[in-house]
Amino acid sequence: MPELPEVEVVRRGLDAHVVGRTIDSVEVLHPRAVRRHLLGSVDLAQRLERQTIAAAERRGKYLWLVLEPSATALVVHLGMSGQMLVQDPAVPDEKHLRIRARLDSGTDLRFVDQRTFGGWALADLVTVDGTELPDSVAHIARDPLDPRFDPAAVVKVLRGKQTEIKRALLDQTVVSGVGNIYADEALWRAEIHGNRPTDKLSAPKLHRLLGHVGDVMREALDQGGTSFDALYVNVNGQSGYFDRSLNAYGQENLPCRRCGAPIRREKFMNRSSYSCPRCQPRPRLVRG
DNA sequence: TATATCTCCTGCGGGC
DNA sequence: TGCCCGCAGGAGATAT
Repeated sequence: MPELPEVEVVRRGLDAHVVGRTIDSVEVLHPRAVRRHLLGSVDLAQRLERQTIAAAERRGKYLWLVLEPSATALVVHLGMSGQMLVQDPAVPDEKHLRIRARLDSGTDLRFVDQRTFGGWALADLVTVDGTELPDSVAHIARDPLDPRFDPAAVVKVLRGKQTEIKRALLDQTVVSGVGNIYADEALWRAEIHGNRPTDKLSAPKLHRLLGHVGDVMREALDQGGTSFDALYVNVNGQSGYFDRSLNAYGQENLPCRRCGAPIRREKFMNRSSYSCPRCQPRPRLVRG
């Protein structure tokens, strides 16, 4: 499941393999993969042709290719299962190939997505808070790996919210790049239960939590991201290894590496949360 | 306005 | 063997 580290691995791959290349042609094989491009697949394909990829950028889980000469951006979201693959055209189509772009290098840039939660869309570039980014990404907060990430500002936002801390961590307008896996890992490191109300957590505690969020992402990035199955791969089709280092996520009934208590799994926001019952006690009063 | 819940989607595994 | 159901979860839409 691609979260920030996985998306950054993909961005680096694109930076190395497709920046500087020109798009010769585009074939959209599944309309849902371009549903965020409101003018449709024909428009997307036509506007991508003869555009040169000038840069590969990222904020949170969104990545985009800056296009010249149109000065627009091809925004890519991997969703749950999206892959950006640089392939030899002779390689048979993947089962879930959704979009194919033929580059002037003679290679394919393929978007493969089993669950079709991801997709491509074109967007205009705007400047927000001194950073140029696609207008469709303008509402996304800076992520912990952004050099201009401001933990104090995020702590202030968190303390002003009336919600639970895990819910807030997953809110991409507060802090971006965090998904279910790294939220659970950071909360485990900070010894905080995800149902704790944000406004009841002290500023130092929130600062430590944000530090753990950044740490866990950097460590995952060093190891090429997290992968539980074949759904996440980098542009060369290789998986990450960070899943071997997870302390909470997916560790149900395994002993906590800190205290030995069996890790519990709970339903939260229609998905699963993993935590240590001893290190991360539930709050006495849970909203709702 | 802020927060919570629903929905989209596909493949896999478990139960019957 | 085959069918049904639950699960995985990011983010926009919708409800409260």
